[in-house]
Amino acid sequence: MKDIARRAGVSESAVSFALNDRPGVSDVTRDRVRRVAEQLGWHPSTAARALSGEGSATVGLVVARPAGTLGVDSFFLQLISGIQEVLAERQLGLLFQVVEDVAAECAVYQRWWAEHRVDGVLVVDPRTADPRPALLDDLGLPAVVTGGVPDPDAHHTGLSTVWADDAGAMASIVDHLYALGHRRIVHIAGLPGLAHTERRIRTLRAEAQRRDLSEVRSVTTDYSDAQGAAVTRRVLRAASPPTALVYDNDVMAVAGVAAAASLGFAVPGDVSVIAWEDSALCRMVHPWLTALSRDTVSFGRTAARELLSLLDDGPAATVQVPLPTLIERESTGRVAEG
Amino acid sequence: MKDIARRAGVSESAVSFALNDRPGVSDVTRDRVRRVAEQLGWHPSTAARALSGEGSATVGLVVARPAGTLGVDSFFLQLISGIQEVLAERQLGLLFQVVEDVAAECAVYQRWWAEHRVDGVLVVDPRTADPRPALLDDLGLPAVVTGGVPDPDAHHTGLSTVWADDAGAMASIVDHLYALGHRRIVHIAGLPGLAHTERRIRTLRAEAQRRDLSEVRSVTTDYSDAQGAAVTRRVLRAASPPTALVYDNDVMAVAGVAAAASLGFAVPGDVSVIAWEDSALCRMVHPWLTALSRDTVSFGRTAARELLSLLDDGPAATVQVPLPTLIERESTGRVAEG
DNA sequence: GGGATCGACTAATGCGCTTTAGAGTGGGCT
DNA sequence: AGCCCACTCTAAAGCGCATTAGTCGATCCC
Repeated sequence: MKDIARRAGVSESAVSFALNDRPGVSDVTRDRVRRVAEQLGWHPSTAARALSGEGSATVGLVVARPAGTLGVDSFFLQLISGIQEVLAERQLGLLFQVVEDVAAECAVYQRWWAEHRVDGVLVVDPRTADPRPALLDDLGLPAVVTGGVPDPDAHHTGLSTVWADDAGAMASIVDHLYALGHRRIVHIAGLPGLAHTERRIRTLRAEAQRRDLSEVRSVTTDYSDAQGAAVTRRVLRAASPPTALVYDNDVMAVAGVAAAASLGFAVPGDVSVIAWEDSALCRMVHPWLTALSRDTVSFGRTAARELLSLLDDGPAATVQVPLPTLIERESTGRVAEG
Repeated sequence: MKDIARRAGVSESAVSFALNDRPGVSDVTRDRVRRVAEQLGWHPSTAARALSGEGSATVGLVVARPAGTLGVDSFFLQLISGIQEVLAERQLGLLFQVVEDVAAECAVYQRWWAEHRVDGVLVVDPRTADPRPALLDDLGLPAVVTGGVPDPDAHHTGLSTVWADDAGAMASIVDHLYALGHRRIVHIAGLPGLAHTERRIRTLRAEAQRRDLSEVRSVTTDYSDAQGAAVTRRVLRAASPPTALVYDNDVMAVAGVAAAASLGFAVPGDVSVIAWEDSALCRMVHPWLTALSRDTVSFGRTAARELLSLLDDGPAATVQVPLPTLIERESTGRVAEG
């Protein structure tokens, strides 16, 4: 910057004003400074900038999932793609970290904030009895919680929430299956303790009660194909096996179909299958899977936008993304007679 | 830090010495300062630290792949997991960015380095005629190229390379298939222009020539299930279809099996299938896929270690990771008679 | 006992930028 | 003419840390 000042024949402050679109410098000088800067290939040192109070120009994302369960589904990379797209517009960086558990995640937030490493964070996988919102609120670290259900009780000011209507989606699935004649449904859910898992389970139970269905239940898993297959085998071997299976992700659904086939169950002849989360996977198996499709990339974009708004001292908001739609393919059908 | 100095009754410099394990302060004082620091929950501001010449304590990773092709396979998240594991030991951050193409990637490197945002970068997906090594070398930005083949010609000092022996792996695949009687092989490769894609193709050709096999060839794709399926259909419909298919990733292999089945080809009865890259996917379809398994997480760890060593002013190295092993499952078999 | 030496510590400077206070200049107004 | 203001620019301070030079007192050795 000193170089620029010298070459443009002005003071350093003038350069700063010119480059940051601040008043206090004439247009001709501004242009001249800009040209020199470009010519020199100058970029502001984020370190220096951060030091003088401007923020670090990066946002953080930490995901706490056991090592194995991360790579399985494509959810995260898509989410990140969406986030990036928005952050890139402002040249914000994304600091990424994967940790073992929520405690470690909290530690990372504290450290990052203390180190002035990030200006805000995106929180994923909200949980029941989640310590993170309170922590972030205490720290005063701007954050948007994505994928959660808005917590009506403790409203943490300063936290935005982006959420999908899992309850509505589950209701639409039950509607669909009920209309096809299904009365015995098993929901192979994801990780227990995750807010959306619990919400889906609760909604399923409520919908079942409303229709007086007694043989409807949820089983939690770790999202892995192994558990998806294992649970499928177990429930299909029962005395009165379900006629429909709802899987909380695509990977388990695919594994489940394979497991069902190995037990001699035809899909959708003997048992219907729905995957919560659509992806290429769902069209790579036979039969093609009926799936709940949501736009994860756009989800990431929305979350990032909310965070940006928060960083601009915008108000904390609670925004809901569109209801996912059920794509009917070949894995669901009318329940067999008798 | 001022607070610490005051509370510990020493000067700021003493605090700095104490906290950074530098000489010039007695053990008792060091302990006292440390206790106070901990008590105050102090963490050094990375900004300030970076500003005074210490580096930014973060490494960068940018991947340039068209939006869609990212989330498909689990490769990247596994790689990142491995990288993180090593970086976490030193509390280094990972700055992550996805861009459209290599040009944009280069721009990001320039910017990051100019902004002092990163101390080094990990480069993935090396290409033929790759502009990145030269650029990084020019900039003086420490980097390790992962997944490439060491370039014998232009040896860029300062760049480390971590590579897998794709040639050896391809040779072992051909060995295996040849022993089973296969003479007509099609290799459904990945993105053209990627160094390892080209290397696999060249090796396949060489191996074929060595055995005097004329009906062996490669077809490049974008790694997507769609193209995997399309190419599979095309080659199987030919007059004298191949008896073995080698796919450059798991996703295409699975899609290919489905495509083959839809054309009435039994696997492995009519055509054998090998997936380059093992994952849960390979055990989710029937028949289970024979696959080339490598430890991607460990690959990431190795790459990160090399970068760390580079940041410690270690020598640039070229390290090779273990040869991937062929896991024989159900999708390969002896070629049918006549 | 006095100078040399060493250990423990402090003062002061600089990293690259933003920002506040202030200096200088010209033009419009009465 | 005199005054005030708007405008363009400069000087200087400060962000939080690392580091270099320097201070002070104690120990050591001839």
